[in-house]
Amino acid sequence: MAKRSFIPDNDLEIQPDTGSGSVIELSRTLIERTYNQLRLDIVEGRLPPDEKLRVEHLKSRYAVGSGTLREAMSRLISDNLILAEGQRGFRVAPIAIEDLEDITRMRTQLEVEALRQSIQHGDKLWSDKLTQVHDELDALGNPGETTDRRQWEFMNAQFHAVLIETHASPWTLRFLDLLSRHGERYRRLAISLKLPGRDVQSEHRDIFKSAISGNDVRAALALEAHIRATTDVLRTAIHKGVDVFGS
Amino acid sequence: MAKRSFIPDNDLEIQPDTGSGSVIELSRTLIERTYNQLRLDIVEGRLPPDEKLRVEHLKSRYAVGSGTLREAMSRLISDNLILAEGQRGFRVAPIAIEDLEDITRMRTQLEVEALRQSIQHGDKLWSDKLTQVHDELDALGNPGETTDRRQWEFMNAQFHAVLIETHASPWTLRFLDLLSRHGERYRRLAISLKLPGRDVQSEHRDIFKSAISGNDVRAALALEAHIRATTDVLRTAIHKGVDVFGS
DNA sequence: CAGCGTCTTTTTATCGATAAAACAGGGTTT
DNA sequence: AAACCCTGTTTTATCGATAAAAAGACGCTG
Repeated sequence: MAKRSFIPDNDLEIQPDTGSGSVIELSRTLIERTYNQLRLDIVEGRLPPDEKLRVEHLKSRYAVGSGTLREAMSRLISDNLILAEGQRGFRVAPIAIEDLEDITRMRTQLEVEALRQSIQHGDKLWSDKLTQVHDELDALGNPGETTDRRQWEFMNAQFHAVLIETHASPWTLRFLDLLSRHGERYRRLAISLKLPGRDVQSEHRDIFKSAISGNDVRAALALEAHIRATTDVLRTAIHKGVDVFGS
Repeated sequence: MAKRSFIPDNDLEIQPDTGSGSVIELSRTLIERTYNQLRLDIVEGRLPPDEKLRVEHLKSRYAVGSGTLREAMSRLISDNLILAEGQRGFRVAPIAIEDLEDITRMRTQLEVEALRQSIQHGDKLWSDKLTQVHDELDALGNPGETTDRRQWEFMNAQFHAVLIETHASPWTLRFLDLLSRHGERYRRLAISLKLPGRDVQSEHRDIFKSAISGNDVRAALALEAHIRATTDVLRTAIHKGVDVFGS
C-alpha cells in the first residue's frame, strides 16, 4: 500500500527548524513542542489526510515517549485536525470539498465583518502598518515565484492578521486562526495540482488599495473573492474530472 | 483559603449519572468519559474558574490514573476551558466580563445569521418540530420555577438547536456549541446571584412566534436580545457594585 | 528587619511496562 | 465454496514509577 501524499516530495522531509522565534523552539515542554510539530506536519501535508497515526511508530519520529505523544495528539482533537476513534487510535482528519466550502463560508462571514470593523475604526498607525506589511509581501511576488515559500506564507499570514487587527476580539481571532489552519491544507493541495494560475499578488493589491482608501464595501468584496478563490479552483478541477482527493 | 464557588451548594456535589443516553455512559474509553465529566464539572461550576487542577488530587475523584487524567485535560485545552501553563500544570479558565461580551458578540453574529437562513429555508416539517420542542420547553416555565433544572437545560439547548437546524454547517454548529458551553458558565453565575428576574419564557415565546410566522427580521432581533440578556444583567450588576466575580 | 540564597517539599512532565482490545490468517464446518 | 470461529499478532488504552522543575520554608547576612 503506497503512501499517498498530495505534497511534492521535496516538501515531504522533516525540515530542521530554521529561524529564531518559531513555535517549536518557543515551547516550554516536550508535549507543547510535539503538539506544534504535529500540527505543522498535518497542516503542511507531511502527514496526509486519513493517515493512521500509530503511536509506536511516531514516537521515534518525534523522539518522545508514548504518553507524551498521545497527550500532544489529544490536544489536536479539539482542533479537529486529528480524529480519535475510541479504541482504534488516532488518524489525521480527512478532507472533503464540502468541508472546504463550509470553512470558506465561515471564514468569509467572520473575516469580512472583522475587516469592515477594522476599516471603520483604523487610524493612521494602522494604515502605516498595513502598508508596510503589504509592501513586504508584495515584494515577494506570487507564491510560485518566490524563493522562500516559508517566508511568503509568514508574510501572507501577517497581512491577513493586520487587516483585521483593529477588531480585537479574541474569539474571532481564535476561530479565524483555526479556520485558516484548516484552509491551508486545501490551499497547499490546490497549489500542488498546478491548476490554472491565480494571481494572488493582484488579489492582495486589490484588498489593500480598497482598505487604505476606506472603501469598506469594495474591500469586503475583494477579500471575499480572495477567500473563495481556493474553493473555486478546486471545485472547477473536480468538475473537470481531476482526481483531487486521490479518490 | 476557602474554596470560592458561584453555584449554590446543593448543586455542588457530583451527581450520579441520571438518565440514559448521557454523554458519560456513551463514552467508549476512560479518557473520553473523564473528558466529558471534566467538561460538565467546569461548565456547571463544580470546578470554579481559576481553580488549580492538581492531577494527583483529581485522579481519585475521577478514578483514573494520572496519564489518563492528563490526556482528558489536554483535550479541554483547545476548547479553552482549561489553561496549561508550561511546567506549572493546569487550571480552569478564568472568567471576565470582557470575555462574556466577546462570546455574546460572537454568538449573536453566528446564531442570528443561522436563524435567518433557517427561517428562509425551513419547511413545514421544521415548523412542526420547532412548535413541538417549544411547547415542551414552554410547559416547564422559567428556569427558576421548574422542578428538574437539568431537563430545562436540555430542552433549552434543544430549542436553540432546532432554531438553526436547517442551516447545517458543521463549523457553525461546532463554534456555537463551544460558545454556548462557555456562555453557560456565565449564565449559571447570573442565576446564582438572584438578580432582578428575566422572563426567559416570554423571550423564547417571542422568538418562536416570529420564527413560525416567517418574520426573520423580528426573529433575529428577538434572538439577539435573548443572547444579550445574560450579559446585560451581569454588566448592570457590576455597575451597581455587586462583586460578581468574587473580586 | 528586610532581602537574599539555600535546602526541603510538593507538583509536574515524561517514560516504559502491562493488560485489554482489535485485527489478520488459517483452519474447520456446513 | 462460503461462512464461521478460533488463535497468534499487532495496536491501543491505561497505569504507576522516576526524574525534573517549581514553590515554599528556613536561616543567614547585611
